[in-house]
Amino acid sequence: MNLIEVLPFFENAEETLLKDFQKNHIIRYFNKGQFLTMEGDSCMYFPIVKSGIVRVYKLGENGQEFTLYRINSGESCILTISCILSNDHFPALAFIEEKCEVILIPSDIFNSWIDKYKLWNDYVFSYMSSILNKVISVVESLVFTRTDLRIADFLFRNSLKVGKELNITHQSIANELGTAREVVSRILKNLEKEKILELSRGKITIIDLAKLRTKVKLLQ
Amino acid sequence: MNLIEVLPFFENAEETLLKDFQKNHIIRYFNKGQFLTMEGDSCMYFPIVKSGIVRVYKLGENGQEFTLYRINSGESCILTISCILSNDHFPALAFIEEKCEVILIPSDIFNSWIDKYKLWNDYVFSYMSSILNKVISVVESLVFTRTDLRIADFLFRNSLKVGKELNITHQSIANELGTAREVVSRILKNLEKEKILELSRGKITIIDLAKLRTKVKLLQ
DNA sequence: TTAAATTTGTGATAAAGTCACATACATTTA
DNA sequence: TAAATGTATGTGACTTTATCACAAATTTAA
Repeated sequence: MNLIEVLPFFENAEETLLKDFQKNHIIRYFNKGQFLTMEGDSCMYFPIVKSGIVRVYKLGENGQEFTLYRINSGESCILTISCILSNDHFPALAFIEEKCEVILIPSDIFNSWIDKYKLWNDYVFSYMSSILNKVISVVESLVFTRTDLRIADFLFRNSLKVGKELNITHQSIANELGTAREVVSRILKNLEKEKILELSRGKITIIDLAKLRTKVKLLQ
Repeated sequence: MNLIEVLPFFENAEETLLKDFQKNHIIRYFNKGQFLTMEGDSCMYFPIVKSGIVRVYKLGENGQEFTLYRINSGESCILTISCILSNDHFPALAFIEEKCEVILIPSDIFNSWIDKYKLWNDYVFSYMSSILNKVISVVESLVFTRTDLRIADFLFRNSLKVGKELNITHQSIANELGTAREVVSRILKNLEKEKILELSRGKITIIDLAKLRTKVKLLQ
């Protein structure tokens, strides 16, 4: 397996780390709809996503959700680290959004590498701080930004990734942003009246990206 | 200075770390109202609060605030670490709430200790993950919990610390929780009508702690 | 081709946020 | 001591967001 493609920092890895890695990792496959980790799990393995996408989110009592962050290929689940280090339980849900190939490293091995390999230590630290920053910016947007602008921002970002046709339901946008489906529906209807979008079942088509961007601009 | 009192983990520190520490740290004093770090600062020093309290918060465009976490004695500022490691700017404000004695360690020295001393590495990791958990629970409460219950929870926690008389303004509660002063004023008025509190200028007196607790219980 | 499930629409109402002032209290200044 | 200033709180009016209840539309499965 081409490790360096997935984890570029391994390029500079010393021989012993590479050998250690080859000896100790396991590969597991997960299908869309499965959970990598459930709330309350104790973390036996440290996961690195080789391919696919995992969504890490919180679930409220009444079924509301919101996304903390996503794990893309080459990235790992920082909450798992925090679990392993503090011997605590996983405080969220890690849901497979696109089928994944996941590298698993037993938590005691993971721990020993932190001590043994500077490169590994750096990798873990840098992910940890980048996730902390992501979560802080999630809070920021929650507190300071009106929902219609957050939705505009969400649509804009997604259109950069997948184009002007977004196959997504109102409910999943609500789950993403930690709001209610009805709120999303109403705001989208307004954007449709403004001729920025067209709505159909399970699909949002952006017809005036420039106008959408002006709303997003308000955020920066 | 009695290091171990402030930083208990230093008890098991090897001699070289202790010497390194004695040689490289600086002590600075800050008065209430000063800022330890401002948004956008680059972090030249890693701070450990020896005494006093620092509030780390985000400031929105229209002057709204909310608290990310506090640094108490023996604790350090995790966002600074994330700054140092990623060579980035500080993404919040660190405000001295109670006059502080702060241990400062130059960021390059801090970095070298992470490599050299396992104990130091562990300390930094464990704080980092505990702050991540705190911030996540802040988000959780923001998204899932009604404001009146969050205020009840805030009052209850504070009464455990300082007793039934809280010397605090409505504005500072709003800043704490990321809401508006008027909202806090109205909710407090309701709690007063329910005979849970008595309000006066700059002071909230809790007169029915049991009843307050029943509101808080709804959170757990 | 019904039946069932999913997705969206919408009115009513409650909670929270925003704006604009009024009022109350405390501290400083004349 | 009285007036002026600054800080803290109260409140109405209005907007935005959240919640509840249910209808309608569309897709999938039986």
